[in-house]
This record gives sequence, C-alpha cells and structure tokens, in this order.
Amino acid sequence: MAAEIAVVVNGVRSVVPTGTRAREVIGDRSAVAARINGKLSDLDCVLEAEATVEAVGPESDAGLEVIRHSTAHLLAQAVQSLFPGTQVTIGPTIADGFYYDFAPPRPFTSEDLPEIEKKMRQLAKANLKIERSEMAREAAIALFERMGEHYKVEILQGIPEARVSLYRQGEWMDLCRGPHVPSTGYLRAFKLTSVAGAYWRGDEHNAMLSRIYGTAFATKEALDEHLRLVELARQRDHRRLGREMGLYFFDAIAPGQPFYLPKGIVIFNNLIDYIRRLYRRYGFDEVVTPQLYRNELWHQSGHWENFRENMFLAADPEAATATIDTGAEGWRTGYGVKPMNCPGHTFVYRAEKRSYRDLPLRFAEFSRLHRAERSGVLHGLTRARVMSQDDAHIFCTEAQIEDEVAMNLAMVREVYATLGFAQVEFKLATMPDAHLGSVEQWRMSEGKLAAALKRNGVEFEENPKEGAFYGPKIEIYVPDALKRRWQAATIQLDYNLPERFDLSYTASSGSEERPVMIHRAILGSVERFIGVLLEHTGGILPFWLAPEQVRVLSLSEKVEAYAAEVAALLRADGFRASADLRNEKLGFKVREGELAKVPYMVVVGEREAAARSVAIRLLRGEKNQSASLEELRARLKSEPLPG
RNA sequence: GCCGAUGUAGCUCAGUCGGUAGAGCAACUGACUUGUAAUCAGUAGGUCGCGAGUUCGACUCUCGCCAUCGGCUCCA
Repeated sequence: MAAEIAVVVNGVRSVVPTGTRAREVIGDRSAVAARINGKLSDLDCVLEAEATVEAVGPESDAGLEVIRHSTAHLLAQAVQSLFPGTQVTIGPTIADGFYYDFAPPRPFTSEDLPEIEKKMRQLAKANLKIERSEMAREAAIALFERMGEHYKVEILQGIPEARVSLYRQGEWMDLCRGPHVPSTGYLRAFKLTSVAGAYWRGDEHNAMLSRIYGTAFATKEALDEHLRLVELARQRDHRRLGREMGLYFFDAIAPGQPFYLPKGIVIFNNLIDYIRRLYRRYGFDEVVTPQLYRNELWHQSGHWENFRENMFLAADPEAATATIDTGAEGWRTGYGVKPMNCPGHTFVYRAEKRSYRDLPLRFAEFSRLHRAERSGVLHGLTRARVMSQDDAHIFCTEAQIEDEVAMNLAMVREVYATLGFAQVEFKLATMPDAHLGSVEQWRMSEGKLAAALKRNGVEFEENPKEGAFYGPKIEIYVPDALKRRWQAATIQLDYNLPERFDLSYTASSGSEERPVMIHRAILGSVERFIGVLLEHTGGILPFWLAPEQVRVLSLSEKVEAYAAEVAALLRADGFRASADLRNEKLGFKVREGELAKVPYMVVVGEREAAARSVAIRLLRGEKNQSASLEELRARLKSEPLPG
C-alpha cells in the first residue's frame, strides 16, 4: 500500500498519508458527512486510495438526511433507555423528517413524547461519539439474537451481503448502513411530532408496531420555520375551510358523506358544467344509469369477488327470503349500490348492435357512487363514502387505444392547467403479480400508455406492479396542503369487462371482434377534487367557481335601496351577487367579505348612490377603483369562463 | 379494520382533588348611521358524544359503543 495518496477535496488536489480520515482533509468544521468518490460516507471514513472528497454541509439535502437519520437513532437510543424491553425495527427518513418503529411492551402515547424528547436532548448534550464498525452477517445475527432484538434478526436474515455495518453511540448500538453525523452533539434542532400504529413490514396481517414521527433540521431557526409552515398549511385544511366558508359539513348521522350547503354545491355544479362543456368538444356522450343493481350484475362483473367489502348491499324486500348473502342462491335476492359505473355502461354498449364504424364510443356519467370505506380511512371530502366522478368509459378497437389515451391525456392537461395545478404527477402503473392475460399483452398495453404519455410530452414515473388486475393504468396525483398526495385523474385499460359481458362489434371484415374498454376520470372524484382545490387555493377560487362572486356593501341605511338595486341588477345579469345591508361599519363588512373570499366587493355610499356608480374592492385588499354601473357589469362579464 | 389521541353552547376553547358548568366569536334585542380586515350595551343559548357501571353524589373514575383527528393497511 502506498504511503501517500492523492485526494481532491472540494476541487483542490493534494497529497495526504494513507489512512487519513475524510474529516481531516475537509476543512469545513460544520460538515456532517463526506461524499467520497460520489458516495455518501461518514466523516471518520478512512481514505485508503486516491479519492475525490467533498464536504456535505448540514443545510444540503444529503446533509439534512444524515441529520434526520442520526436523530432517528438518537430517538431509538432514548426510547430503549427509558422503556426497557422495547425492540427496535426500522427508522428511515421521510420527506420532512423521520420515524422509528418500535415493538414496545405497551404502545407509546403522545404523552410519552416530552419525556423521550428530554432524554434525547440529554444524549445529544453528552455529545456521544458515533462509531461505525463492521462484522460478519452471521455474527451480527448471533449478537442481536442474544440482545433479544428479533426484528433486527429478521432484517439481517434478509440482507444478502456477507458483512454488515453497525453504529455505536455510548452504550447503544444499531444495525445500520449509515452514514451518520460524527457525534450526537451535532443534533441540535429536532422535535417529535406524533405517534401512530404501523404494521411490521406494512402488512396488516403482521404485528402492530408503535411508530414515533419526528423532524430535524440543521438549525433551530429552520425547525421553527418548518413548524410555522405546517401550522399555516393546517389552516388551509379543506375541512376547516368548508366550515368557515359555509360550503359543506359532516355529521355522525351519515359518516363519510358531506352535506353540501348552497354555497358548496355551486362549486360542485360549476366544475361539472365545465367538464360538460369539454365533453362537447372532445366528443363524449353523457348517460345516466341505475344506482341499484341486482347482485347478479356484480357477480358477472367480478365486483362480488373483488370489491364486495367496499360495497353497500341491500336486501330485496319482495324476495321470499330477504337476505343478502346466505345460502347458495341467497345473493340473487339482493341488490348492491353501485361503487362504479363501468358495469352499467356495458349495458349501454350492448343496447345496440355495434360496428367498427361506431367506435370509439365514449359514455360519460356523473352519477353518485357509494363505497363502504373502512372507518379509519375517511378524510373529509378527499376520502368519502359517496362521490361523483367525472367518469367515462370508452369502447374502442385495439388499434384506437393509443389515440384515445393520448386524447384523454390532453384533456387532463387542459383541465389541470386551467385550474392552476402546475405540478401534477403522472405515473404509469404496470402489471401486478395477480393479473389476467399474457405478459406479452401487458407489455404491449403498457407500451401504448407510455407512447401516449410521451406524445403529450409529460414526464412520468413507473409505479411498478400497481396496475389493476385487468390492465395497466395512468394515475395522476395532486398534493393537499400538507403535501399528502391524492390520486385524482386516472386512465385505465380493461380487457376483462368486455370479456365478462361478452361485448362485441362487427369488424370491416364482417367478423365479430371484442372491443377494449378504457376507464377514465379527469377530476377523479369531484368531492376529492374540491377538497384538494380548496387546499391548493386556500379557498380563493377563480371567479367562475366562487360561490359568491360579488357582495355589495352598503355604507349606511341611507343607501340600502341603492345597494339592493345594484345586487339585483347583477343577479339579473346571471352573477351570484348579494348585498350586505346590515347595520355594521364598513370595516366589519369588508373583513367578513375577505373571510368569505368573495372576489368582488362593491362599496356604495351616498357619493356612489348620487352618481349611480360603485367603488370596487378586489379580494386581498386591491382596492378602491371607482366605476360606473356599466363599467362594473362589463368588467364582470369579461371574467373568463373556461371550456 | 388496526394503533394512539380527542369529543363541553352554532364555532374556537377553559373547567383544579368527584359536589349537576364558563369565556370569546356567532345568534337575538337595542343604541350608534358608519368610507375599505372586528362600534358599544344587553338577552338568550348546554341530557358535558351515546349507553351502562362504581359512588350519597360523575363533565370528572371504569367498561362498552359511535364519531372525529394523526398514522398503518386499503383506495378515487
């Protein structure tokens, strides 16, 4: 081995003795880790050959990740010292922090967090050195076996490498790939945020572990700023906005189902009207099919087998035995409320003899769908038990698939751009392990979806094995205020349903062929979309969607009649206008208008009444533009209506 | 469904050791006649989520159920 090696540190070349540690060649004392030949490593990593070394600062993405990962270890150390008998499992970093899953004698509660956090601070203050070591995998298994860490043993048994790395800080140690900060003193700004249950390895058949979430930053200031932003995001929660803006509410009498108030349904209806206008342009035909079907339908469609747990079922009161699922033929007497429109649409398809000249056929429907969601998953409008989708089923030939998917993607892009969603995530969900059809057919359909995506020039990632069992799909995700991702739009290929319902069309050759079905929704669930849209906009909706578009504020009793006349005039023009004639000061009325997020406030006092004019105040305080009544009406009429 | 937490007036929340409840906003009434994010005063409003149990006595302690919140699993 050479006595000296050449290193390039942050772009500067030098020669150091072999065995020098990365920390020694990096001058920067604030560094939390090193990048050696591009690989993230500990600062104590020994340099044994020529290397390029870069400092990883605490504020960089990689540095933050190291800090968070090390903080997760600190958490585990604190927990094991406070709660003997607790086993550790895994503790990864996540988008804004980290978590650690434990198997404790009793589950943790949020009341345990302050004590754990206090212990973490003590351990951080002790500035324990964090040391890496390696050992043979078998030796590590024996070691953790002795320590009673059965989950770690299970993890080790799944690791292919012969040698594994361990990290020790003080008396405590953990199996870990690293890297970590050099000592616990580097961890200064962290906070434990919540506790939750989580299944071991994410499988609900496994044991329920106790998970603790936390976050960590390079500085106290960055941590405080993050906590402040989280708090601001909470105020955008659509459940809060829905109540504050008087849009909808929920009641225990109908779990998971919104009561839309007059203002809320305005948003709902205008979104649907917008999609309807697009349907005229894109060539869709709207239909309405039944809500309640004999269970025979669900047997034929496969929903009985695959979706029954999520369906609301009802007995037939006229049946001799009014049961739902008892006895061999019991199901025939029952009904099921539709959770999807697709089976109904196959009946629309079958209503006539179809030929290749008819295709593609595009049937759209906005009917309400009901799904018996498990109680723990409900989440305001974004996860409800009733929803209306801007649903459509396209029946086409194999050769038409790519064009159809590309056309629907264009529609998706138009809608999301119009509604102001700049960062939409596209995913291509591919063949799952349990699937119908041949691998070749799957790869071909996936290729068609990918080609349609590329034709639209959108970036997308694969979502491996996440396709439906009957075909691949394109999923479109949008984030809520807390950056949780919700699936909105979807485009799915389906070879199964046409088969089950024996659909066919006459080809030009005269032979009977099987059409392909494409399920697609642009907004997805209109409920979910409204929820995400409210969080995205903070409730400040575009003019065409605003429940109340104009509010006329009267300055005193003397101008009551004029204010009412202005509002009536605007209503006659078709605007959603109201007048606030209450005996209150202007400042109070303006405040309420702001809180209600009315885009136009129109102030009228004696000056305006005399001149038959108004003072326009836009939302967010852009104020005081005097205008004649005609100017106001012209201005409102120039507000764009999309589609 | 699972883990943890929460549930008090329309909304947001206090309520100590077990002795049958309080504020602000909203509502209603009145005064004020208002110029761009909260005028003042008064009045009314509660089976303390629901049901059992312990106790002389339960908003408070115990159990069950329901709903909600944060996660997990599932999913649009």
